[in-house]
Amino acid sequence: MCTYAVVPVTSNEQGRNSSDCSYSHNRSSRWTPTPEQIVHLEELYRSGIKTPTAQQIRQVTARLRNYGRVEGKNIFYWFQNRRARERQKTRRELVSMHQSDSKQQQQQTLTNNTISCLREKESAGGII
Amino acid sequence: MCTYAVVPVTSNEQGRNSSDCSYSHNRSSRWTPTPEQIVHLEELYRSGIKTPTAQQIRQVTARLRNYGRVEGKNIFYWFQNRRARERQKTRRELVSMHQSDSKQQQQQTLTNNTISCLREKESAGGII
DNA sequence: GCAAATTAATGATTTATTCAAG
DNA sequence: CTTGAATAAATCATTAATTTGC
Repeated sequence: MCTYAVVPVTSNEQGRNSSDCSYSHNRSSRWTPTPEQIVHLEELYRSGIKTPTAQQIRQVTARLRNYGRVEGKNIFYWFQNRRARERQKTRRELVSMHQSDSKQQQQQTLTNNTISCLREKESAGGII
Repeated sequence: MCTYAVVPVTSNEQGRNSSDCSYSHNRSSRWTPTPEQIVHLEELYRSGIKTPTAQQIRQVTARLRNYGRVEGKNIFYWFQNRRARERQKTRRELVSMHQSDSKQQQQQTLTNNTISCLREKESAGGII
C-alpha cells in the first residue's frame, strides 16, 4: 500500500562509527528484534506479562540486550503492539455485519433516580 | 417522571418458535449476548451512551432484538456492568502505576511525556 | 537465480478514551 | 468542569516476505 521509494529520512545516523550492533546494522531507523528476542518476548507475554511495569521493562531490556541491541522503549512498544494486535485479531473474528442505525443520543444526565426507578420497574415486572 | 415500561417479553418470545431467534439455547437462565449485540452495545457505549435512559433502553432493546433474544433489563445490566468493568480497569492501572516510583528514570509505563524524555535521552547518548 | 515491484508485518506516533483528583 | 495519568485505538512509516519478469 505504502508505495514509497526507500527514502533515507534517517535523523541522526550520519557521522557515527557503526561499531558493534550485533544483529542488524544500526543505520536502520527502527529496531528489528532478533529471533531470540522475539522468542523471549513471546514467552513472557504468554506467561502472563501483558503490560509490563517500568521495572519489568528495565529487567527485560537488560535481559534481551544479551541478544542484541535494544532499548526500553522498544520493549514498551512491543508489548503495546502485541496487545493491540491480539485484540484486533480477536475482534476481527466477531465483527461481521454492521448496520447503520440512528445513534440519537439525548442529554445523558443519568440520574440515580432514573436508575433506581428502572431497577424497581424491572424487578417488579421483570421476573421471568 | 421515570416511566419506564418494561419491554413486553410476552408476544414474540413465547408465541414463536423458540429455535428461530436463538443464539444460544433459550433454556439458559441468563442472557448471553451475541457478537453482533456486543458490537452494537460497545459502539453505543463508545459513542457516549454510558447510562442510557429508559427510552434509550427501549430503543436499544428493540434494535438488538434483530440479532437475538434480549430484554430491557439485560440492556440496563449490561451498561451497568460495562461501567463497572471500566472502573475496575482504571483501578488496576493505578495500582500498577504505584508499584514503581522511579518516574525520574527513563521508562515508566511510558506516557507521551516519558517517551519524549526517552527520545531526548537517546539522542544525547547516541552522539558520543 | 536475481533484483525490482508489490504486499504483508510490525515498530513507532498520534489521537481519543477512561476515571478521578483538584 | 478541568486536568493528570495512562493507555488502547487508529494511523503512519519502515522493514521483511513474496511475487514477477527476465
